[in-house]
Amino acid sequence: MQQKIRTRFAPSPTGYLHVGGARTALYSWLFAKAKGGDFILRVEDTDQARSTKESLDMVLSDLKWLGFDWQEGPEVGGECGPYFQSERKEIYKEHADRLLKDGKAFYCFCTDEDLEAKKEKAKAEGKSPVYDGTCRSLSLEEAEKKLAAGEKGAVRFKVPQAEEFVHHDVVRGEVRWPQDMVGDFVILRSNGMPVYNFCCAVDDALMNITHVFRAEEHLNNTLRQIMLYEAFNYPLPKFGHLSIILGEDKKKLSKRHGATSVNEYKEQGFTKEALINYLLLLGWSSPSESEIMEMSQMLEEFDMDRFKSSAAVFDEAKLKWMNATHLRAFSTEKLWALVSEVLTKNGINVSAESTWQDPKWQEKALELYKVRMETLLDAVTPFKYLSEASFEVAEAGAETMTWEKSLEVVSTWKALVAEKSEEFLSVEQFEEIQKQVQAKAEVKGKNLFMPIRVAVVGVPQGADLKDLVPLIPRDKLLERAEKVIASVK
RNA sequence: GUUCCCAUCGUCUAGAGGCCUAGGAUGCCACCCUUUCACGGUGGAGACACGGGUUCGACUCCCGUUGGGAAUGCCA
Repeated sequence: MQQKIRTRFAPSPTGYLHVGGARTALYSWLFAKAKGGDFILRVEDTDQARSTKESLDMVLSDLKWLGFDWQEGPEVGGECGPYFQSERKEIYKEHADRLLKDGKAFYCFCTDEDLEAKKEKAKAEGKSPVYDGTCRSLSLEEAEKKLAAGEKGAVRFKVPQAEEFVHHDVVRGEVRWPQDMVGDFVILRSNGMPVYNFCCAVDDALMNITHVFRAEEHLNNTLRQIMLYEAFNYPLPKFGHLSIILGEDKKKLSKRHGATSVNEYKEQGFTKEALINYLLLLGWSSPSESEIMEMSQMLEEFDMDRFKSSAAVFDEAKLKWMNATHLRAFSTEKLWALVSEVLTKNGINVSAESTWQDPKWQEKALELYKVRMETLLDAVTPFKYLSEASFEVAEAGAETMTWEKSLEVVSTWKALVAEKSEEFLSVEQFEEIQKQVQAKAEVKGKNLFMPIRVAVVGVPQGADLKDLVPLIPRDKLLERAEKVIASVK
């Protein structure tokens, strides 16, 4: 009987969930789901200064939006709780005491200044700047005496002697470290708070995690954590260290690269299907070389092999393409749900008596979303691209068109619209007007079409004008045309 | 400084010694389609970082160089 697979994602609630974290969560969640295991969520909030409730809520809601449900963790509980590290202090204390008692850890009373000076010296001599073992031989009794006298001491782990440490990584294969790479490291701060490496190892062991997927920057930490597992005699999980995600400039993705959080992409109208699909393939490849993948296929194909060990650049252009491709494959119901959400968020009423609730308009909205979501909003929200618009009129027919001619088209269009009396133009009326403009101004094709388009939507892109014009009140059309004329002058 | 990780088109990647004149996708360019497109079609430019080995044969294995990244915290 094979052991049940348990993976985890352990965010620290110090900000939004960024795409790198989302990818780690995706791999962990997907692996558990694909293998019939459990996905556990643990909150690493030992840094009280930086952890906030707001951040936690953001991270949780992003995870939910992506569809990564956890079987144990915040909100759902579980047998291995608590799932907040801030609530597990007793457990860490008890573990530290055990090491202390077994002589596998010791109290250290060195000051920051001493440590700093020694580090500088070692660096200057070209040695690895590791802890030199000053307090290593201090007995537990002596240490306790100092403590009783009011001295503050941190607890350090006594790094065992070995020639070298070997680790088999799921992503990287065999990794070897020389034994002097790490010195006796702190597991409990002098204020009693445990540090990351200690909590992480203890928690993963106690929560029976079988597979740990995390970012590459933790690779060196793994050595420390493995030593802790061995000191406690806990079975070792498999570790997989995922490559870093980089920005366009090949530097680690950060805020200065623009959008990096899941929430920002969500707000911009990206679907979770596209985001997941894109992230999946940023560091992992499908055995069938598939590109656009549905969740069912991901579940079927995902495994621990096929991870890419080199860093990957996050390419928004490809994400956009994926988004468009997924959108086109959406069912009508799914698209409408998406559109109503966007409309509601932009203050447009989608209640029962609303125009948009009319099946006919629903259909229109879907078409429009398919084409370009921004334009859908343009049709009902303030006209925003005006200054650029006048520029585009000239650009549209740059080679054969003059400003004057474009202006003539718009003026003619406006005059003809003004002749109508209905509140909204019909598709037929629109087509008739268009023909008349063509005849009067003696232009056709793009030279005819672009100026009218700009007069209607303000930008040279968007949904079919036949769909848009009937949505816009006639006086609004006149007003817009007038604005374009004014801006060109 | 020291240690570790990484290296195929601009980008994401396929590639487990001969299947490679290196495949796909995206992006870019051209033409076609279309009275706009985050639509469709056809075609094009575009990569094994460098130098040594090993081998009959290397994108694939080994070593080195260069370049990038990470760690070296009483941050996570």
